[in-house]
Amino acid sequence: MNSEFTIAVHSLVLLAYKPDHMATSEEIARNVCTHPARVRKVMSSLRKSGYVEAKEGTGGGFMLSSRPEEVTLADLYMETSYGSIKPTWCSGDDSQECMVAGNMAAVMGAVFSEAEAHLIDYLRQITVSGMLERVRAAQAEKR
Amino acid sequence: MNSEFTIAVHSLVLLAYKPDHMATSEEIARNVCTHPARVRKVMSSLRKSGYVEAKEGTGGGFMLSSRPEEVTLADLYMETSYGSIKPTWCSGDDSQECMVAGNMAAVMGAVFSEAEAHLIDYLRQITVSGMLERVRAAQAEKR
DNA sequence: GTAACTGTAATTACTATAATAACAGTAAGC
DNA sequence: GCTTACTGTTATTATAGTAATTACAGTTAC
Repeated sequence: MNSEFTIAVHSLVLLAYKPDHMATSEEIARNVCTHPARVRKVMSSLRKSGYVEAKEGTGGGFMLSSRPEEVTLADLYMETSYGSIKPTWCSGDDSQECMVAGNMAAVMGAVFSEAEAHLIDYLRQITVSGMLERVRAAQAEKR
Repeated sequence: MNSEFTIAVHSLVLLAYKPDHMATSEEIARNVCTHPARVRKVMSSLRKSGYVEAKEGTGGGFMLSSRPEEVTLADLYMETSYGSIKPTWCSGDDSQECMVAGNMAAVMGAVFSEAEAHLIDYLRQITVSGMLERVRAAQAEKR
């Protein structure tokens, strides 16, 4: 799985955590431990689907434009990584006469597709604010 | 996800399909469309957990040593790809003072871990012989 | 008009994956 | 016992996917 999903989740949780719900790509990148350009790429995609707003120019940055209790990890997965649990490498060869070789790619494709549907169902149960609560709980555990 | 899982599934389905439940690594590799050495590596691992037997020397090869109705895709996933849905890249940094940065890696780790548990539950419902039936059904669809 | 931002594309570096080659070990059949 | 046909395993190389970096055009605040 592509790590843009992780970056999207982390970024939104950070925005939800900050009192003004706002941060620049540089600030987010430092928190996430990646490059600002990568954060802008991911956030730019989330902006197009309305989860955040971007403000250009001095004093600009990204801000939440959705309620953290309503955005689920399934939403973010769909946006950043849909289709990524299926490996690119594919078994079999449709041109072979053997029934197994000729149909395995399609059958495995269906298996991965249904597996992803289950994954999305699970991710739908977790919201951005839920993630923030988990972070708080993890922090409390540390003591 | 690593494609060794796909190779394992395809190989066992092929063995279940063949009347004598036996094939050499070269024969399997041709069917799966990969290199015989790769097949041997995957099968060698399945041998250690008892799903297949290997016979060295002339006339040798791999043969099923388990009942196709009893081996599930979860078994094969565990053997070949356990842990692979979590990306290697990891967000955050435990040494940062920010609560979000300091705990995100652990929280995301737990999310991926539970997601994998759900995936395994789903794969447990699908057996090798079930896969063979799906292949037959896909073949019938082609007409 | 300058400084501080985002948007986006292009390039480079790195890492994971898959293919290939090589050879030791083993069993069958002559 | 020698040859042939296999597996077992490791090392090397090629390819592809992922992430970092650079660069610069566009936008807004002051």
